[in-house]
Amino acid sequence: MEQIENFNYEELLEAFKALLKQNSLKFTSQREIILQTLYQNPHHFTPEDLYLLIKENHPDLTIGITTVYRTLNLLEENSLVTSLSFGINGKKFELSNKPHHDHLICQKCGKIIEFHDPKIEQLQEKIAKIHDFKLTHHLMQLYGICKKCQESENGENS
Amino acid sequence: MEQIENFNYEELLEAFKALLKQNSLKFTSQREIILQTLYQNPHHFTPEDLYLLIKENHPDLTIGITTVYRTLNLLEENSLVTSLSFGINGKKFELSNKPHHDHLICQKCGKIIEFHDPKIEQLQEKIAKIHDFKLTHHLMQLYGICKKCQESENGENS
DNA sequence: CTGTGTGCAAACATTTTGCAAGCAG
DNA sequence: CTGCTTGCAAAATGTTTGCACACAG
Repeated sequence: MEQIENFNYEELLEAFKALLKQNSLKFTSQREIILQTLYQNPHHFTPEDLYLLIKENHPDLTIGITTVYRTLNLLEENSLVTSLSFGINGKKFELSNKPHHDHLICQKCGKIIEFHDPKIEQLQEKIAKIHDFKLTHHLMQLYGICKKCQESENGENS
Repeated sequence: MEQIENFNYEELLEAFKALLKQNSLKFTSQREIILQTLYQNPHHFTPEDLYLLIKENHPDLTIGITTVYRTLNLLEENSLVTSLSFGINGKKFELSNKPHHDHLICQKCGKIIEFHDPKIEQLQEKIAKIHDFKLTHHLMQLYGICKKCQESENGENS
């Protein structure tokens, strides 16, 4: 499994353009801004988050949420973004050009923390070996309540 | 895939009844059938899957999908079922009465091996602690190719 | 120029809510 | 009896599609 290394925006953009060319698709300003925005904000976005952020940062650009959906799907099909479904608040997207990591998710506020633990990965390999599996990838999501939400749980009484 | 069942239905049903009583809620046949169906079919259900299955197996019972949603939410809030989001479109639910385990999944033949590794769980707790999270549960799925499929990959040329 | 891309509105899909009647406790 | 529960219909969300015009290549 070849994990695309941390690239800079130029490289990412080139990859995107190459992808478009390969499929006889066109490079448009909407598509560029979507990619750029994903790059500049390394968070997890719902399509709507992304749409609103773009509208805010680029008041000049006309863009519809339809285009955001279509572009995210295009990017996902081509593995430039990854989508995760965290029970809370729908499906979220992030650029896949980051090094591998897993997620810690707050079930109350939806906050997401990324982490990476080489020891866990080692143990996963070991388990795979025991069962004679050749691992390709994995999915690990830890669900819980973040500090803030724990505090507000104690503090509030409705 | 062996199904681990160390709760029997009676216990589960009692837990459910206790829960209802505690909240001054009522024990209805719809709620019972939903729980029973989840118990008898240890798969992952979308609300609609479950609704259709119940309609099929209990043609006499009137039930609406609304009730399925409401009951699943009730069960989830009280940790009797867990919801997982696998890929596209759909939150899926399963009973949480199985002992905790994770999955090793063969991407070729679909074989699923359940495993449990206390060391990994420890490390997960540690990560949660670092980020001040109180863990509720987690999802870990390792994807790979099982021994048989690795062998047949070598042997066969389609 | 050609054919893809876009925004808009409408269509879909999924989940939640308001309501009047039904039933558990 | 009381008031929670139910199914239905309608509403609220979230996502996709049809279409005519815009524009990249």
